[in-house]
Amino acid sequence: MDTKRSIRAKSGTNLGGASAHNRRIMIDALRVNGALSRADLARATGLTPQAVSNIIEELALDGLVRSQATIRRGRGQPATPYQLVPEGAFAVGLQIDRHVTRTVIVNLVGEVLVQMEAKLPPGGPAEGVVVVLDLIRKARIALQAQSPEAEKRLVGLGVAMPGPFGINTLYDDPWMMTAWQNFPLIDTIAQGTGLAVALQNDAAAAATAERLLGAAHGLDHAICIYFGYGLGTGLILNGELYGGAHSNAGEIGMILALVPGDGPDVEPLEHYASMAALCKLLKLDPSEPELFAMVTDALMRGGPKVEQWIDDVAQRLRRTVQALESIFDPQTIILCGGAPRALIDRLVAEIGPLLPSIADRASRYPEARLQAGLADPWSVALGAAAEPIARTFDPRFSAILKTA
Amino acid sequence: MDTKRSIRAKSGTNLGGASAHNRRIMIDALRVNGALSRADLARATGLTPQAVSNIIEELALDGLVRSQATIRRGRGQPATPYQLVPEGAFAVGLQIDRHVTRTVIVNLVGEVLVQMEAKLPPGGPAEGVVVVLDLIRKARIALQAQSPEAEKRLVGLGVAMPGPFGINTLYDDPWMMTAWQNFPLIDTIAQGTGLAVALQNDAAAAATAERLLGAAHGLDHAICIYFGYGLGTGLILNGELYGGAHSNAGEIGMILALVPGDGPDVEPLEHYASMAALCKLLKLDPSEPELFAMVTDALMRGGPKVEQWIDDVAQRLRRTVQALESIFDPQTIILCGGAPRALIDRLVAEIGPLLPSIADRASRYPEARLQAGLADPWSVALGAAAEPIARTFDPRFSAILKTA
DNA sequence: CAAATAAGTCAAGTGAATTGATTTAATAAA
DNA sequence: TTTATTAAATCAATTCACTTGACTTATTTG
Repeated sequence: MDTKRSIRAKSGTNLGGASAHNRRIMIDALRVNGALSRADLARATGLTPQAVSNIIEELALDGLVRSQATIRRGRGQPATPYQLVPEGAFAVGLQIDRHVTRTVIVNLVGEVLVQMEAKLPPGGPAEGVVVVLDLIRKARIALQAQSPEAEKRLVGLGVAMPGPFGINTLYDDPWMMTAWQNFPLIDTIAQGTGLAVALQNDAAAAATAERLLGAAHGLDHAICIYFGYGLGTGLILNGELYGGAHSNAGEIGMILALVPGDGPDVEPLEHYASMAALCKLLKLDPSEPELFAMVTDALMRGGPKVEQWIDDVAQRLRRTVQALESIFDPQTIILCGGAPRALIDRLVAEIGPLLPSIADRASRYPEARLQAGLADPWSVALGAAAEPIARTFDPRFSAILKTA
Repeated sequence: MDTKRSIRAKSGTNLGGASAHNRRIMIDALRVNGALSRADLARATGLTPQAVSNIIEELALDGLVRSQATIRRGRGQPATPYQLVPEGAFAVGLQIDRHVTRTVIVNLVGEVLVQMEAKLPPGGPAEGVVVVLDLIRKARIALQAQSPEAEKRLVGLGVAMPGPFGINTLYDDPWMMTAWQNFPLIDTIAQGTGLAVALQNDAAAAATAERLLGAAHGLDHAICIYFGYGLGTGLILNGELYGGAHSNAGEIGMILALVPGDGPDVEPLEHYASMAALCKLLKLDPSEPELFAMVTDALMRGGPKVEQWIDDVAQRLRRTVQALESIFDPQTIILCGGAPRALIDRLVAEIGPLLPSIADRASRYPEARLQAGLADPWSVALGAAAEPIARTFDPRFSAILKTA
């Protein structure tokens, strides 16, 4: 018997936990399948029709689902489909990038209602957080104008910024996000906004966006490679975002992945495969507002320098994809990012044909082994906004348990 | 509304699911912490003392826990600690290896009660399964002799064999386990033994063993690198073994991981780092009964050929460890295997000093970044036996849900 | 010896799912 | 046109495991 009271145990659960889970799976089922009748939901979830009826009635009272016109489907009483109410919930997303901050407000189904950005002052977080809070305030006013009831239905605020967190920088980071990482950002924003705040890294946010309304929608095992200023992955395992022991899982940008010809002085993968690397190559300022257009333009023009870079990156990512497939055995891998659509699509094309791996099975799903996902400067902010929605409404093991 | 009835939804739950979960976390807490009083359990799990009392009473009736002598711990009524009853449950493990099959019977706390092996005939599974069933039968008789009541308390049979499953061989496998993989092994053994049977690959089984009674005991995020005839990993994520979309996750042996100097014709990692590779180098027959002793002997003698191999493998695994840390952000990485203790320990020593990674944090746990785990020809069979115990008694998300 | 503290139990209460019968509304068959 | 069949959905009673709040027991402290 442990007399020091340092007992390691998992949390118990009770009726309330079961009920909360069942509400979440209803919302999840409606999100993934579109409108469903209560009978459909009962069959799909294994609950009794009566239980489903009660839960749906409650969700309707809460303004989260609503009925549609009945549908005749052969014999028997016509079914009444239920759908999610887009205005049932809203969430704020905030991206802290190296030189800019972006905010997005989405509704329950992931539609973007507000998006705003502001330049971050060079003075670091002490000055920057004022800009950030002001931006959030403006975004909420804009939301209020569109939907007066929305403010009451804000379920939280998600923050995304470059990781990893809690680590002393391993190699030089020209933008030194360290100051932001050490600043008590979450508490400051929580106090300044009165909302529940959570933090993710860029790649996790991008994966959250892919799951809510992108290529990973409804998938339980997907790896999202985030190609932005840095390189990382968001890991969707068993239908949940996996964070590891310290929420830093997925940092593939730090892997020392060699390709034939590399010497012992090989640098981390993201020094080759990232927007940062491309900007360096093209001598572009990453803080340039027209960066995406300029990169797209450079891709169109081509030229040996760009083509060689694409070749090199494609070769490195081809091996990375094979490694990720071998490690995770996922349903699909999604290349997404804070990068121009043209670049993501080009890379997906150049990475193929893929190397042999365990994903190379005779009976593949509809999903391709590798596909392009969201590619937009706003995708991280969007993912940040998707996080509170997911946290509040998605089925998760931890949501059943008594302790947070 | 989906008229084709192909609705994707997660399973619901009810009181029974909650109850099952609570029983599991009690057993888990006792396994991880040793004996605990009901008050301890209530505090640790978040359940009320009354709920814990009821659950413990029921577990005691089922013969899974028993009380110890009361302990005075300062003021207040003395506590009655409860412990797991080793004879509360038993499970059979079966390893199908290339040239041999091993069976192990363990009890609830992972103690090995029976272990037996037999040579597999060269005729493949059709002949082999007869040997296998006979071996299991003999093991059960031996168990009966030790513990007459045990037979009634067998909770299942775990099978472990080399993966990956459901894939056409990607490169030549000299032992052609394909025949075994295509044979309806699970059904045949289930029918032949009357037990619930499940299948894992070697590495997953080794990780299951590490979790029940090895270095991963009580950890929620650990990566077990299995160094045996092949090379793979067992992924313990969120306290559960992760299998991926098709139970083939962790196959790092198939990664084309380069080290400086490698050319474009690099082979999969396990062609360098595995017992198979070492046997080839030393011109040893892998089916040699005294293989472990011979390998240990070769290590002791040293010599340039062996030293160079160790250097090369250590270099490759050093990079693999850094990659796995970057990808999973685990609490620890465990090198274990179907390999001699001397080899595993030597490799752990040679792999250090580790490369910088996100695991290289100032405030590290008690756990080292890399440590040696079980190294024994029996560890896979042991893990196979641990699987039914884990499946029956460990807390898992899926154990709460209504559908299997 | 009384007060404080902690473990544990008793008995009633609670809430969400289940059970089984019933209602409603459509199509298919007679 | 009528009747049977099928399916959706509801009603009312039941069940079950956890919770609540009061209480008992056993030990240490002052």
